[in-house]
Amino acid sequence: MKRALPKRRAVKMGDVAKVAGVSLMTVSRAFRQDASVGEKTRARILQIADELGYVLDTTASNLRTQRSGFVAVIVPSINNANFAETVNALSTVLNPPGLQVLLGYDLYHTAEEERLIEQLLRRRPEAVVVTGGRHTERCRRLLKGAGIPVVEMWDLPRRPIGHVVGFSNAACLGDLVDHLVGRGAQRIAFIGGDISDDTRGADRRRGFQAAMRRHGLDPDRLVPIGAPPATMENGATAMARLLDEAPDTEAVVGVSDLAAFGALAECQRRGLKVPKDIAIAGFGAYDIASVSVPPLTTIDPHCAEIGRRVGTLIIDLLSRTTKREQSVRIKVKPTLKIGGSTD
Amino acid sequence: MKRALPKRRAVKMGDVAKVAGVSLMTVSRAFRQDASVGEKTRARILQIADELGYVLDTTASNLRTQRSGFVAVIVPSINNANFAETVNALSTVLNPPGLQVLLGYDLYHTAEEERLIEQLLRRRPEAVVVTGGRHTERCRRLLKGAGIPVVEMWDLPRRPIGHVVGFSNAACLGDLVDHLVGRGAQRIAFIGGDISDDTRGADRRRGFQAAMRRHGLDPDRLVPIGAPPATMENGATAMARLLDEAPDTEAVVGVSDLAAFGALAECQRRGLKVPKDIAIAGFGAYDIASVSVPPLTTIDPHCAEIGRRVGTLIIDLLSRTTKREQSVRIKVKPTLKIGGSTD
DNA sequence: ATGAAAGCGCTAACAT
DNA sequence: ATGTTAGCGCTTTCAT
Repeated sequence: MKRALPKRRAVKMGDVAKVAGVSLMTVSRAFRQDASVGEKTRARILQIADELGYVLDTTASNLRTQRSGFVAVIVPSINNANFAETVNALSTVLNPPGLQVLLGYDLYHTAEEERLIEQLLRRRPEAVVVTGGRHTERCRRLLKGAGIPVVEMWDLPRRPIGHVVGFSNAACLGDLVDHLVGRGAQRIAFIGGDISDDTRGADRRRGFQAAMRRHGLDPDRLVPIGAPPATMENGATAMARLLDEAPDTEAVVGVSDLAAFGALAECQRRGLKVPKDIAIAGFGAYDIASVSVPPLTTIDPHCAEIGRRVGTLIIDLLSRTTKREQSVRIKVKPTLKIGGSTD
Repeated sequence: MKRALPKRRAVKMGDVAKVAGVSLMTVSRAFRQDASVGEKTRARILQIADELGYVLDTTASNLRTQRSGFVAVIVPSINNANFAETVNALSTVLNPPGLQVLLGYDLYHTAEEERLIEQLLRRRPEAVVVTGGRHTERCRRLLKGAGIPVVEMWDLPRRPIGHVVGFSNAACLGDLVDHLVGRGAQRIAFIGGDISDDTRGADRRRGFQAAMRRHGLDPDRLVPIGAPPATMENGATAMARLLDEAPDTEAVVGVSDLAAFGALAECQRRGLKVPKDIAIAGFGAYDIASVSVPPLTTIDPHCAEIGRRVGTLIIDLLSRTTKREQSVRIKVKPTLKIGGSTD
């Protein structure tokens, strides 16, 4: 887009200096809480700056100091309570030391992620956080070449780019299946995770199948729902199909609590009792899981803890003078939360 | 935080130029699709840049051109499907012309909003979008003095700072009350909106009371839930109290669908039939409203449309060479969506 | 179609 | 405690 040059902001640091009767450097120091400026001088300078409507221009200081104050964070979707919680916790850790999250979302497409990464790297973030372990080759190259800390979260990639804070999505499904089988279920279906671009969803489905095989049960009761994100509506539609086509199903696992709740709603609509007629479990410990009637059995991935761990890791990495030799790999342990929907 | 200077990124524009055997300016032009660079030269330059791992440094070009490419957007919470949808639509409009959303959230606190605004203005955004019409005086001053377009959305402030894209939260509640009264309800309660920092929630509550008075009904069946955001759990707790203390209640309106769904869940838990025993309505047209059993009557504020309107407005404002004289005030019309929960 | 020089608004480094 | 000088990596302007 062609855009007209904005009317130049009148006030800059030199103007404040002139009015305050000091040099530009003193103003600069006053703004950065530099100890070498007297308390009274600083107060007067900041006062004058405020009156003049001066706002520090970090676009210039970023260039000079070679520090943007940004941490680029890419999540699959901005409209997902799990990732929102992680990003929120991450911000909470990064903000006090002066780092700001620059958020991007790729709608579950690795090609879009690559585009986004390149765009964000142009802003010279001091670290990059990506969700998941699947990326285009060019994306990997860009990240490796950026010379800044890279953290992959919400997964445990086999071939990590840099650091990792995550858990095994597949293993969590094992816990769910074990729980359901322990409760006596045998004919268990899985809703979602059929699109390969949804790495975590596909991993969960794989984990489901592996666990079913381990128990000697049919691993192929799979109900596809198409492109991510898995919605409540997807879950309801899938459940309707499942009940029509495989009415002998004893338990259902949703790729997320949203799909699971949709399934629960469909059961209600048909007058089926959960868990008496059919048990339902989900993933993510979304609010809906604890409020629904009955509450949903789910896996709590500890979204906030992931965010906090990523944050402290980044702060640690950035405060070192010497680069760490080895990549950090932090495993976060998700928890099985048993609700009335399977009990 | 003290941070070590990052190892300077080796490759810069001059390096690419040297390898390509052209001047730095030619490289600069190649990256900006300047017509004066030959197609073959450009391709070769970009190829070399990619091989060298060069990524354009917009931190420098932003300073030189006095354009950041940022639009600062402040929402109350990052973990809210309504605002997420608005921001998503906004990004979709802003990205193609080369603008990037720089997102901040203030957790429903005007003091935090002020802090955030100042921080974001230091990055020299080309426009600012804030949610709601209530701000600290200093915040108003900062925004007015920034010399860039300011848009307040999701509300119709009486004393707007600049441009507005929104609707009357109070009026929407009137529509809901009219609907419930038309259906025969008289003893209607409102859940939430008791904290003044939650402007929109408080507006909705006010709108509820005004409508009840208009119908000659008791406007004071109000159930507080405390600090925003209103959650499903809040709604369930409030409903429990309401059913204990005012069992003659015929209908309930939640400050949002989340609270309304919590209320619905509490009814289910107690074996009450909705809407036979009690009718329930919400606000926001969240996914849960259409998937729950029964579906919730709600107000659809058209989140995506708000985002799109804000986006096109900003693009229009930024592409003008002469500043608009008058502020724009766009009203978006929310829609009543009638679901089984009141029918 | 390409290049040389100047400078965007700050801050690091080195004075005093 | 404060000031002076140089320069961060680009793009604008002007020249060829």
